[in-house]
Amino acid sequence: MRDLVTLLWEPAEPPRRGPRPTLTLAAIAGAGIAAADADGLAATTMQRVAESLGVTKMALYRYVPGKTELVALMLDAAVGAPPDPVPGAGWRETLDAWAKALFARFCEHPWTLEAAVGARVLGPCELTWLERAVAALTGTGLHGGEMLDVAATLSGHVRNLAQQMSAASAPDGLESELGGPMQAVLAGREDRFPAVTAALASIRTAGGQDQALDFGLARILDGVGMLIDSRGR
Amino acid sequence: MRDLVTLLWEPAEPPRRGPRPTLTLAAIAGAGIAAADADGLAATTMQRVAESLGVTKMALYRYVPGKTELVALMLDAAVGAPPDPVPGAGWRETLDAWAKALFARFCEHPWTLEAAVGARVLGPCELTWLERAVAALTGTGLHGGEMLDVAATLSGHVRNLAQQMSAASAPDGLESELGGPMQAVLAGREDRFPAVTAALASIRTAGGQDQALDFGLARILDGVGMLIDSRGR
DNA sequence: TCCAAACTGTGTCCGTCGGATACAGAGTAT
DNA sequence: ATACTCTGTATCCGACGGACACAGTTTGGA
Repeated sequence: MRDLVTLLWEPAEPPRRGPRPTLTLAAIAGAGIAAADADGLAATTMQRVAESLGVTKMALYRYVPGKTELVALMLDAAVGAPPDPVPGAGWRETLDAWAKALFARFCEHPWTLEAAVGARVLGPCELTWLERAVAALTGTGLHGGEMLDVAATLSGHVRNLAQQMSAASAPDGLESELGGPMQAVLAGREDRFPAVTAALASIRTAGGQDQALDFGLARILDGVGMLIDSRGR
Repeated sequence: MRDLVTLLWEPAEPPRRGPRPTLTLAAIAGAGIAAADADGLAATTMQRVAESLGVTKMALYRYVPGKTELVALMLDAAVGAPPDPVPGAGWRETLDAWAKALFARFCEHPWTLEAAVGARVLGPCELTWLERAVAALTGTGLHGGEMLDVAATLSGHVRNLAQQMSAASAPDGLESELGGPMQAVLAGREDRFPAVTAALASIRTAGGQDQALDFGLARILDGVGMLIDSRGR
């Protein structure tokens, strides 16, 4: 059976003998993505993906070694290629748009947040996203490790915000996470958590949709800008 | 069966009649934590937790409605209470120490990174961590939503870094994530990913242990400092 | 032209996990 | 003493991931 890195990076060549394969890796990944978009990653079983393709469950194992590899394929196909960067833009606008586009991708496929955890083999699409971020920082005076760290910090922030937003029943921002059952918990315990209580009380006025995304993004990019300025001087 | 919020927040009162319970919520959570620390969250099954307590699997369901609630209890017990803040420290040192302490907790129990995803009911310990962060920012001129956003950004950064570090086989930093199989992938594809290739090439010189944590932390706190300064003026 | 090799899809089986349900024993209030 | 309540247990079930052997299909070589 082909390895995961081979599955992700080497195009499948048709077999020289035997019957024509009725499926494609792209078709299988697409069916999995459809199932995960509809009912989440937990409901995306081999059985269900196979059924949606009109095939038995075990037929999938001719193409994919196991479920983890299938999810990896789904992940890279779901994130897709990053949008083309605006040619004349500076590093800050480019990274800002990059982060917001990544956020949009995660919101389109919320299950990718469960799948893209830990150190994994990056697929072509994921690596292209990373390439774009590093390319945006090339020439700013940062060295290699710092550029990769900036990209990791940004993508981490985007992922965390998308996670909080997708899991929230009401599509509010961060504040809704603390709403609902948290209100009942906090009631009567204001003395133990005075700062949180005060922060929540002062939030009632204006609730932002994905305000937390822009906020953290602005802070991180401000900090990166400070570092770049200090290097330039 | 008691609700999750009740399990987390209301102390269990002994039953008025019937035999003495042989187990405790704390003992069950501790057994689960031990199992998860040893072999990960996937290997932490009801059967195994029950066996380590000398009890049948179904006995656990007298204390916990299901596995998700058990994991929630384990999570809050594993993160534990935050360390006491240094009294005279400013907001920046306090948040820096807060983030590093949180990082250490996550590294002690790597499975918490899998468990603490999405909008969930915060337990007493988790809420105390949030309280400390918001308290550190009280009086800086930021309003409630901004303080919560800063805490979310910081905890998200810490979590992402801990995730990358715990999943890496070699305990290197970010660079090791792109090492190993990524090197083989990048070989021969330098034209498609020139920026990443260049960044990786310039990283060979000095590899930092958890350099990425400090780097992102410094950027975020720099950005927060800029905002606070602009409010002060 | 024929046959063996290679490859695909299928049916069947297994171990494990989370969980429901019914039941027997233990301890207390009346 | 008795009825009630609560605990731990035994048994069962459905779903899931995956192993394995088998039948059918296509092609390369003799």
